[in-house]
Amino acid sequence: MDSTTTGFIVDALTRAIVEHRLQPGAKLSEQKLADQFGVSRTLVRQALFTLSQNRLIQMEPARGAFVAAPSVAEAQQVFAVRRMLEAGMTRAFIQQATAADIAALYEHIEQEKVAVRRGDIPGRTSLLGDFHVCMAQRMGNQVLALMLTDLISRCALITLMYQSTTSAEHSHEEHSAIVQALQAKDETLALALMDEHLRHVEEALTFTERPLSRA
Amino acid sequence: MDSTTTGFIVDALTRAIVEHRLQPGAKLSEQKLADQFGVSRTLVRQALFTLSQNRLIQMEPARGAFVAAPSVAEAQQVFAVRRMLEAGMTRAFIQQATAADIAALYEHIEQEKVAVRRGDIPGRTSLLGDFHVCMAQRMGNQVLALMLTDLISRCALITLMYQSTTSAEHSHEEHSAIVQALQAKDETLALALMDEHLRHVEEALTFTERPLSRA
DNA sequence: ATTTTACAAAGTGTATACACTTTTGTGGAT
DNA sequence: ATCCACAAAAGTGTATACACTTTGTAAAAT
Repeated sequence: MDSTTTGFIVDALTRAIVEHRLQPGAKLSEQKLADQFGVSRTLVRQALFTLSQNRLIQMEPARGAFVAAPSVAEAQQVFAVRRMLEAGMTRAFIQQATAADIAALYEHIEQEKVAVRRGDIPGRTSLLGDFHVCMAQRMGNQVLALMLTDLISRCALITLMYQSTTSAEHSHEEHSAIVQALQAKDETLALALMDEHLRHVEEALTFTERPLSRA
Repeated sequence: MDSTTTGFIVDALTRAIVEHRLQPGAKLSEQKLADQFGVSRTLVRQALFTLSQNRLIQMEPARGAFVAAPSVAEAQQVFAVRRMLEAGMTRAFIQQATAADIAALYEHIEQEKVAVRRGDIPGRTSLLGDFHVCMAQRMGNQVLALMLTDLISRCALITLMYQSTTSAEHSHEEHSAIVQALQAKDETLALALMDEHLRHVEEALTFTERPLSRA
């Protein structure tokens, strides 16, 4: 499976969803996608199935696939899980991280800064999320990195759905502060900053449960 | 999708893998499974695809699906993630749990005791894992519960692969101690017990990387 | 005018067919 | 006896066909 063809479709649709080119609730017709990608419904279905497992779309029996519209409750649960995971990750990082790991984070932050300055919206969104994945990968924990990747995709969907007011500069600055605490090996501070950072992102959402046209 | 037919096959195969009726590395032929379940390859492929996303099987292009044989490194990463998640979950539990939640855990532990006494191997294995999922569900965090369910399935596979020597009684007693700490709202103790519990399960594994006949 | 029913269109669910890759087994050469 | 070449068999990858469900529409009945 996943002979790169399916994977390509998954990636394309993931980007389309995360970059808001497909609205939550929008219907994804199998045949249309098949024509669009120039493949059969078989491959499209596999891709849709993958996305449904990633919770980026929801499949209703005999009705089709729709871009996921996470509820407020689900959004809060996702953030809660992120806080749990990333708190643990932060602790592990301080214990295990080498100078090279710290340097890698600094480099990442530099990329963030460039994207933010250039006003590169998709680029900075992606980079701001990747910061967290980068930490996981630097720990050498692939399992954690994959889980975080999924969670962050869901967060991107949530963020655009509930019209986040978080400024990219703000997140970037918080990342910077976190790395400094990591470098200083100040566990208490790093944990507090990471938790605060995630809560800021969550609190910036306007959690008004709205029906959101379902077609 | 997942019109219960695929889900049924997924569940059946998951049980077969977790209960050791399918050895790690064993090949899963699509046509054989299709005949066995009385469906077409289409549904079997969907089920296999799901299992591959759950990391219970591994699909190699043009070669087929094999029961996953997690490496030592992957096993340790899975346990590391569990410790992170469950530490956070324990904290949240102490903060939010009601008397009814505590009671539910006590009831669960009672079921564990029964299964352990009766020597009901599959039952007790399942229950010992469900203890952790039960905590997540009691917190009302479905996202967390689903992630833990997946992780625990993987742990079951890991455990049987590396011939765990953990006694079921031991795990059961540790669960009991954890619940008591939760009831006393002793966060420090509960966290220590939970972490220790997960480390015990992990340390009971004989982490000798073995090739394991791949056919 | 509103509701109901029948029918047509569209779309999903599953099975099957075919192309292509990998594997296996056989025969001959070294 | 071992090794290589090649052909047959098995199995996966993708496309398509068909059945069935849902949905939308329009006519008929209330």
